[in-house]
Amino acid sequence: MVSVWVRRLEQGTPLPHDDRCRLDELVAAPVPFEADRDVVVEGRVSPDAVVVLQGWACRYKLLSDGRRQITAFLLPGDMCDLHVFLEQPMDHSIGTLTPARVALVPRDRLLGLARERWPVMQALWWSTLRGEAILREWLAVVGRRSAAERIAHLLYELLLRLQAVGLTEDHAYVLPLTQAEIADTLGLTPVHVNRTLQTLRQDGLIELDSFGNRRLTILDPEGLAALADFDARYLRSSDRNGAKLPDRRRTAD
Amino acid sequence: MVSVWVRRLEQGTPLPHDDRCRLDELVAAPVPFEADRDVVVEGRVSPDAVVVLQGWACRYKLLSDGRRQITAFLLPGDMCDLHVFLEQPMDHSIGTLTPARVALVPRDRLLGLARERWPVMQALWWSTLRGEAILREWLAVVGRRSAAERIAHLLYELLLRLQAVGLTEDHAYVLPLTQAEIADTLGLTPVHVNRTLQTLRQDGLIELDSFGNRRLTILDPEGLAALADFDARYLRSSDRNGAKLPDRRRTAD
DNA sequence: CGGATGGTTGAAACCGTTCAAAATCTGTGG
DNA sequence: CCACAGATTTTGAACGGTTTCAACCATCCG
Repeated sequence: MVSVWVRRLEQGTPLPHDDRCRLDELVAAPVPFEADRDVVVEGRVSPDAVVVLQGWACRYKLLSDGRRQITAFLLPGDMCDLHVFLEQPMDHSIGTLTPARVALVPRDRLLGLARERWPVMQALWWSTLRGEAILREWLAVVGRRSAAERIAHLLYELLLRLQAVGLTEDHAYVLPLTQAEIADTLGLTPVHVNRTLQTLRQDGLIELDSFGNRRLTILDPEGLAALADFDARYLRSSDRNGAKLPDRRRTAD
Repeated sequence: MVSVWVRRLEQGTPLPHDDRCRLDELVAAPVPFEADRDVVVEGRVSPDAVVVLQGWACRYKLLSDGRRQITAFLLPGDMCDLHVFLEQPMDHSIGTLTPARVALVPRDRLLGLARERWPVMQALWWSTLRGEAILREWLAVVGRRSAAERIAHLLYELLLRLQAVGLTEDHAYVLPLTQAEIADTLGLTPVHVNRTLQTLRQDGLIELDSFGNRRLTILDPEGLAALADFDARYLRSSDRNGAKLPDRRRTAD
């Protein structure tokens, strides 16, 4: 019984059986959170690393006047960056977006294991650097793309990332975000997100019932990726299948 | 004679004398680059970690239609993220902005040292996580701030970072960036950067001769930081001297 | 000089915002 | 089963920050 977390870590480097087990122990007792709760708050020194096992969470920053920027989504299997290593006040908060199960791994245990076991250390580097690559891509998304391109890019990235943890069916997945949250992710207003989603629908790229089951279906993956100018390189999900682009279907693990 | 790089690394954790020396050896033979040259190109697997010892460099990403986003400035003492650990194609390029002296540290030597010497590993984590914090802040800058706020934020961040490596005089420093480069950093157009810089000048916040010596003087640091809604926490330059800032929101350390 | 690069200026167009209100769904309790 | 509160989505119209396009200026340098 290997946790999503370990499975995700292994997309970087395969881990010895032994290390897998030890990592699994660290997340054996996840804590349930309701939706819209803070897991870690900006300005505090967090004693634990955060691993999301179920549900969605995010990192976000607030400006003093209330404007908000979401800087990352934490999907099942994702961990907060190893920020805890620093024992310094967090520069951002982490909060749930849906009900979630979250493991809080004490810094010392994680650090100790990493220090002792090189493959674990490698896995943590992989995870961190991958997170950084996503951040860079988001910066290029927000800084240099139009509203439609931004949304297309986000939806496509989420498709690939959710595929990697088995949370998609074909080209459909559950998108629990509100339009306001999408806006805070992409540097737009909720109103404009709404209008832009409508044009994506009209253009036959996606299907999305906002109310109800919140199911998003990507009708035209190539079209969406093209609109987004999507280059999957930054997600580098794995060494093995050397993922390049719209690699539908072919997620052999 | 300790290199800027090591001095920068020690802003996170102090290093044993021995490790300092070994790190210094790694950057003993920097390579000179002209301005506007690529050091590492997107898509390639880089065999070396990049350390900038003199001059400015940046990381940037290109969209297929030529739009560009600069995702980081590499100032003297800064190193490229440990991206090289992955032995995967780079998701971005690194290029010089000015003539520069750059050390290329073979992956294996850096990795080996880090693996052997825990303080070195800690320093690399610190460096990487700090880079990530800056990236998050930039995302919040580009995603949620107006043009004037963005520019103010950038200029103030550069002030603090250059201060940390002794490249300022009072509140003045040399800003070698063109307005087009600032635009590519902040998700704006060169034209608008120009107009916005003018209002900052008119408002008595800065002094900047664009032609000539390229010297930027920040006339009203508090005003500039306030406009930018600047919170220096993310730079966490050091444990020791703690945040030195017009720290409006006084946080208990 | 003359050409190149980068900075400045102006006018028009546009994308995205703002403000405000209505519509749609969810959940709760009577 | 209906009523009602609350949250989210949708719609409309006016506004404005930023872009676009185009020209012109300033400085550097061979």
